[in-house]
Amino acid sequence: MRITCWNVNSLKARLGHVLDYCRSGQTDCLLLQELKLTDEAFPHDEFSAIGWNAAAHGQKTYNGVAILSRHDIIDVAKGLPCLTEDDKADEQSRYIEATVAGFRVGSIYLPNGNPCPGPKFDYKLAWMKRLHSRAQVLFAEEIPAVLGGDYNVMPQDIDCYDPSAWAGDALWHMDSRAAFFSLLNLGYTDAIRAIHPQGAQYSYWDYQAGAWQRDNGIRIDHLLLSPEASSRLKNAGIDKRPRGLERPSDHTPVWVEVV
DNA sequence: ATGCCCCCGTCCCGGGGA
Repeated sequence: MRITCWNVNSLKARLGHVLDYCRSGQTDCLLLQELKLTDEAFPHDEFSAIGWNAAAHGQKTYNGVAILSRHDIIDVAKGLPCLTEDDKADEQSRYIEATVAGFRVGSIYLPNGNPCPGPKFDYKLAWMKRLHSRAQVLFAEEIPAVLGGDYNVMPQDIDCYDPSAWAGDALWHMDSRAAFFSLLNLGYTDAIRAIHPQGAQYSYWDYQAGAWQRDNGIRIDHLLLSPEASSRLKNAGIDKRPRGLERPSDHTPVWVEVV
């Protein structure tokens, strides 16, 4: 069973690429981010026409996450637990979770957090606490969980072509990285790091300044596996091919193979 | 240097992304 996460930077703009990816047989489950469309506008018909199921948590213009699969998608839950009064007013669609082929999968679009410091950075760190809370429950219940998506965090210097270019950025800030490592310290496995410890496994290249052509990439899209899932981890990788297509997303798919 | 590029909206600029 392959589970893949992909920030598509608008599902409308990337529908052809996503349908091609589903049809290619490269994955059994897709965790999408940055749909940038409402649930009413979600292209359910196009996916059902190729035999795929979908559960979406969208909003107008910004954010939006979805779970797609050839398998049934059951027990869908949207949003993270609220830890404060402010959390209850959060209307950003950044988390959806469901059960697919016995795995509990979460599609994550973690806030960018720039500029930092500032309210957007505070929101990022608060959101990471809420994710930690949910990850802790899945861990405690010994559920095989795969939490994948755009974490907007570069965990280590090997996850960036040039860390000095990102000094002071929310994606490289020590507080963001510490919050990411607190997820790992719960007992989760960063699948790409586990399979490719040597680094240089990028998932995002900026549209600007020829970043793709120069391979000025960063690794910010991650698949975190609970112990019950990581014990079944067989392989993981990053599929760079879609980043080289016409009108690509600036992110490319990241996948795990679990048995 | 916060621009280079890309997407969205009721739209030819500005907000947001990373």
